[in-house]
Amino acid sequence: MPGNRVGVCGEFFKGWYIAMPERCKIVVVCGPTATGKSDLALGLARAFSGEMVGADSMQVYAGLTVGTAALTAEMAGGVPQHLVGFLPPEQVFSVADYVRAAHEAIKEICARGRLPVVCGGTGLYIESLVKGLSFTEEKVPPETRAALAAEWEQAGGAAMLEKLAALDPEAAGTLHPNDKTRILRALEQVQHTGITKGKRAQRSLPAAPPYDALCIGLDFQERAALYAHINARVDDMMDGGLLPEAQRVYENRDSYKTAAQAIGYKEFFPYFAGEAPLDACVEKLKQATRNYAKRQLTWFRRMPDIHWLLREDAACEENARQMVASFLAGAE
RNA sequence: GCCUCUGUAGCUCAGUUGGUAGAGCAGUGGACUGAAAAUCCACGUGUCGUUGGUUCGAUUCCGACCGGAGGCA
Repeated sequence: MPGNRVGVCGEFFKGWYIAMPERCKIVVVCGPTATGKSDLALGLARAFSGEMVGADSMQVYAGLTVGTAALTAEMAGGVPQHLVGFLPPEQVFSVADYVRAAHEAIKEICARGRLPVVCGGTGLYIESLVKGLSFTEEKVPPETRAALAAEWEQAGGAAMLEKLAALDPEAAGTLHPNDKTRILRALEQVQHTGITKGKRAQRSLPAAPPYDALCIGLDFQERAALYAHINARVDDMMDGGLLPEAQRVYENRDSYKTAAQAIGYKEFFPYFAGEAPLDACVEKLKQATRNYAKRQLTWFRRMPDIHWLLREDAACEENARQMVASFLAGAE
């Protein structure tokens, strides 16, 4: 099997030949929801003796398989799966946590001589992983954030943006006064570390990407087809036991901080609160999922080097397999 | 049968004391570096139900007709 070997190649540096490990090859399957990423990735993992690595901010949580459309161990049928369903829903998780854990998993898979197949729909996670962004251990204390949030309520966005402009004019110039999340984040960062957003971005980006990655994107030719699949999948989820899962999330919404904002649960909150009929919530869920798929598309379209495959194409899976085969065979 | 209300953007509805109209949602495009399935930005011409009349000018006023909702017999 043409998996990864930790072979030895090297380069000449000031006349010295330095041995270094061969870059690890990974396959990435991305794209909007409901395009069949998981199935494709699973097929590739089977064909090339690979292991799955999730790249999904909500599938990391345990016990939320229906709503997040995560592969269960049975569905994976013996193919190892990493970073899926491993976290208690009470825990918060972040890109930084993800990237750290994913690098670890990939390293181990490569060491076993197997192929990591990264699969998921969270653009931020995938891009950060593939680019090899580094995040410091240090965290901003929650009090700082709380204080700034309180200040926002008093002063408003425009004032806070001005405040940011005094400390980090470059970042302030790129932000809109309504963009609360980013203004507050930029503020807490300069306040706490004294490092501006731009400087941070510069430092987090490595000289070269850490992996030799083949990115495969999945989409439908027609937007209408994507939306039709989304609608149908929501109906399938309802048949598959989404409601009880959503009720559990509803009852724990205060402790499931991140998980409670997942699409597929929060849309049912009005139903559980007795404020809306069930079918209205189902419609809302379909709507929210369509909106989300569109956002995912704008993220992935922007990423360079994605090889797009169309779901309508009967040879879609076959093409993917050939791409991976020649990727693994090719001298890097 | 009579009375009242109603017909405006894909949907829900504002509005024009007569000078051809605008919100929310949807849709489309974009952004995104520690909550990202989150968050944020940009984009608004549609025979103003049909048809006559009044008027320099009607989506707006008047009439008739067609559709919808309610009330009284």
